[in-house]
Amino acid sequence: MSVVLNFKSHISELFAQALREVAPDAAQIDILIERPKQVSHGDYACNLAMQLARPLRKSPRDIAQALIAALPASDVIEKVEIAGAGFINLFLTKAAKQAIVHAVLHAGACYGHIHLGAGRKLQVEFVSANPTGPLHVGHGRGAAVGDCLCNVLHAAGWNVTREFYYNDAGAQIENLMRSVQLRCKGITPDDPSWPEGGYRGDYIADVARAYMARETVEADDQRTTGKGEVDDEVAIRHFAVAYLRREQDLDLRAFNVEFDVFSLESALYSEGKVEETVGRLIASGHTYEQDDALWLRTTDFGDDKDRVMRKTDGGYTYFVPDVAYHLEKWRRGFVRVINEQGADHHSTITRVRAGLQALDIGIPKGWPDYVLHQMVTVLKNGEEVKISKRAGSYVTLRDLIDEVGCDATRYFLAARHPDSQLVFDIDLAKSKTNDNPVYYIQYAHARISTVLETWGGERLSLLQADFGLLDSEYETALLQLMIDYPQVIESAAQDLAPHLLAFYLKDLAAAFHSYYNASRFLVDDEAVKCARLALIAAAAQVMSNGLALLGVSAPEKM
RNA sequence: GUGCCCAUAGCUCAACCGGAUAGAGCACCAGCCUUCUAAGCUGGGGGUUACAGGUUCGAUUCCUGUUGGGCACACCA
Repeated sequence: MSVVLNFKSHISELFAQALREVAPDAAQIDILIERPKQVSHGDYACNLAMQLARPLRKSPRDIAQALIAALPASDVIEKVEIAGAGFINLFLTKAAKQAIVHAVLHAGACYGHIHLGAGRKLQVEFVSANPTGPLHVGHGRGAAVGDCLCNVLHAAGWNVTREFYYNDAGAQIENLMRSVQLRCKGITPDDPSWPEGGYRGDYIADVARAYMARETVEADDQRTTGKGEVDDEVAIRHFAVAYLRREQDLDLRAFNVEFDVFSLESALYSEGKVEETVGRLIASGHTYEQDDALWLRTTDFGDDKDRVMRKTDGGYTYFVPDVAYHLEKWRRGFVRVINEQGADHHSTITRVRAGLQALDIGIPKGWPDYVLHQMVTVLKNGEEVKISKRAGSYVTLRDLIDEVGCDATRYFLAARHPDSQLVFDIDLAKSKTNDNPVYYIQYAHARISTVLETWGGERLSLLQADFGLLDSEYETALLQLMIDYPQVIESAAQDLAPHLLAFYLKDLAAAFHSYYNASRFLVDDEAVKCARLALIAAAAQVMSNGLALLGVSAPEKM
């Protein structure tokens, strides 16, 4: 029999054919195939008949009859039923489901890779923290969500570039340099002369010490040696940026996140990109002069008021280099760009898009995409920890990794919808007990590893097992979940919602744990044993593939 | 005051672009280890999906308003 892997699209095509026959005029209607919540409603369901009821002016059940009669034959479908108000429920043959085991074992680490992106170039910009201090929990959420999103999009067939953009020249960097310089002179934040906005964290003293000691620091994108001269502001600025960038790189590495490209805001100025962008915006006719400033008519593109581009002092406002930066992204050939950032930056979306539209060079309206994550509140000892860079009191990403572990931290931060605010309870996550959902999934994987190790046979031989023996409700549930996996990747990629993967893996682990408790695998009957081992080996493969996308390890033992 | 996001079990969160009886975990109650890992499993109680309207065969989902929480509202970045 033919092997079908994507049942949803297969069934969708069958209905498309039936639709052309039953209602040729309505052929453009969207065919939605869904997984019913109840087992008795079949493996897949279609609501097409109900959608057609109005245009055809017939009862849904009559239309369902006609659709079923026109449905082309398929050897993966066992039976088709009409239910409820006019749902068409489809049941797959056992053989069609059982074939998934072979498919998973055969594809191995590639199972779940789909061709949605068709190799097109896509860029995800995330974290993008300015080098003025250590990464905090909010950056951690960005790192976890962004990196997982990259992994998912890669699995979905996109050619993904991970990019980190930072400002190495603005007012905050000046502030940073000043704070380090004062520390070099032995002045501390409790001194009355300490500037209002100066950075007060202890790490500033570390930077100063290293600079005075003429240490050499090497970040992923730069390398500098401290000069040890208190009055050389350029050297201090350089050193401080490199030092803090290196700290961030170390944190990110410990968090299992790596970037392909680092972009500097200063480069946009030094390479003339900002000037060029301004020139183009003026030429396109969407700007005007008023009150000695240059304005962009962003209201032409949905903004609620126009924005200043060039201030009266001649400097540009922050969104101008942002537009220049995105123009560069466009020129670099990214069909799709996704910016993952904190929700506190949401006001830039309209301005950047408006600027790109104003350039009038054919950039699509909704380009680039944004994923904004809401704030993270940290709870420690039952109390909220206030985050303040200036005061130097906040929970760093490093603190979390050290206390909670990389796996759990990544899971916690990525397993929620980015749109909802997140409470990170350190004490809860720190307690190495069963409260931590990531252990639940890892435990399932470790259990399977142990069983396979105890068996000790050649795993490749499992490909020859008789999958027809996989018949129990537990086995069927596992089969169906493994069939769903590629669809989860597709949804997560399309909705830019990596948390779906985390929830899926919990379901998969739950199905396995139930199975584990209900039946034994290492039984005397050789055929049954091989079939069951093949099934759980496939389940472990899917868990391992999914955990890898989350950036979480899949341990053999726990 | 204006704009964006959110509101689902006591707590932390799901719900496949409008579907069938709204689901998990934690906590609570009752069971399951001489067997491949009990970091597990099985069963139970717990809901007017913030509130009020509207759209239709059908709404947690879409629209309007109200309430409550978060964020952003400079010629700061």
